[in-house]
Amino acid sequence: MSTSSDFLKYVPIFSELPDETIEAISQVGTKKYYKRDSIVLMEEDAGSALFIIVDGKVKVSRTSNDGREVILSILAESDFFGEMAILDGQSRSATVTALEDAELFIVQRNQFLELLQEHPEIAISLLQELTRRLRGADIKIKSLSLKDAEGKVATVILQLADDLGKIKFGIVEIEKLPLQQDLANMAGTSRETISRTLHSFAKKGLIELDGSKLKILDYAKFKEMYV
Amino acid sequence: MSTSSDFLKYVPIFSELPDETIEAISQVGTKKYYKRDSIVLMEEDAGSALFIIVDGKVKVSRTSNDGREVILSILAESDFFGEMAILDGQSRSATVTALEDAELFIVQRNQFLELLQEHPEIAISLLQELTRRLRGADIKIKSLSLKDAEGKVATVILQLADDLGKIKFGIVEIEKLPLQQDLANMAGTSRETISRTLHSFAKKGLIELDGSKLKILDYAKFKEMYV
DNA sequence: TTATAAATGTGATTTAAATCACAAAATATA
DNA sequence: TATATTTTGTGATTTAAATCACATTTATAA
Repeated sequence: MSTSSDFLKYVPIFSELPDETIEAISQVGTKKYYKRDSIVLMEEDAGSALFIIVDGKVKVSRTSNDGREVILSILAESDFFGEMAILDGQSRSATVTALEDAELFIVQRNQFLELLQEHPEIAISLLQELTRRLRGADIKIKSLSLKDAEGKVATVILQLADDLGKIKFGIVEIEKLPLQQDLANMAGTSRETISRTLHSFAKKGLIELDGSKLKILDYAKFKEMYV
Repeated sequence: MSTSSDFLKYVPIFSELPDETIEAISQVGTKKYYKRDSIVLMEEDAGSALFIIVDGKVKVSRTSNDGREVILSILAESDFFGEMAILDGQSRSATVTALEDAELFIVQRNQFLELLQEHPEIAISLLQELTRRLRGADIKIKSLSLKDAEGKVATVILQLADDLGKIKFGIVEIEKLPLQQDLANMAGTSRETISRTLHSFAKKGLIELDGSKLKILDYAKFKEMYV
């Protein structure tokens, strides 16, 4: 039987739970809709809740005083965010913006902490997910510290491929590549460098560009080259 | 009464546990000594265990093909590492090296997982610690992406102050500042830039340098300026 | 202590990538 | 469909910081 709480089964930290618990969780949270470009939560915000993406994409970013932005990650269906403020009680450190119209499922802090108490297995998968994110962050730090512009762009493409890419006949395809300015804000380079580098990759036969579609023609090779 | 397992009380993820449990943990692990510059664990290593620093300092780093290094963090007494490979089963992604002669307490993977099962509160404080590290990583990514060399050096000094600094009369003091080359590998800049920038900070009256001692004369102001 | 090696300070030069500037293309909107 | 707006492509110029080069200082070992 399929119910409206099905989306929770695909959330890694909940997927191991029995159906009744999933159903129970679906009762303690609420759905909310966000229009493209609207801000889901702001740096420095006090409140805290866990947000699960039912549909749509969001970007998690930090902004400098002079308005320049780093995009820390792009999250999609069945990803979650907001757990950091819940877990350590610190105020939010990043801003989350809807990249397209999005539907989010929101569980308030206390409810989530209760869940964590009653189902220690949630804590374990949460630990796994945070570990995954920490590994990703370490890779990013290495890329930003040691690589030239080309390498940084490659790192971002690989990150997007892992997070949003779909594999078709061995070719990894990113359906809706973010705008060049957003790619620049992910890579820590300029918009112009993104443009030039993507075309250079295409000329070398590493990727194929078609509008906002990007195909990595040989994922293993590409990874090997730029890891 | 003071016992030889006292050091475990100061490890954040164990500090809440009853004395008997702490004593029990001290039985399941072993102490091991590492000489300065010796490698505690290597990128790509298979095995996994949790390492707790009883005494000494280590650096956690990643290295590029051409031998250049990023230092992800410097850890000291009562810090721990090695949890990532335990939690997600992936192979190690970083190398850990002793910066000075060090004494480590080692708990094997299975033992640690058992502890986690029996004491869910360990999982909670582990979640808090990973969150703290993730916040730190995000700050680093922002710094590397958006700041100029001066800002990057400031970020590293602030990170060191938080991790190893001691407050004396409102002045934050870093006793043994890492070598300039290590600072460079932490900041993602060159050794020469570290030298020039530190002297520039000193000239501006922001810090005081005395051998390998560094004092941040007005921590709040310094943070404000470079956050 | 003296010799040797490692680490630091600081100018001069080079270089990768940012910025500037604007045309062309693609998307959104009237 | 036409018009406005956003996004992209690409040369030319500037610039911040890396690299080079070497003297000086500090630490380590003989």
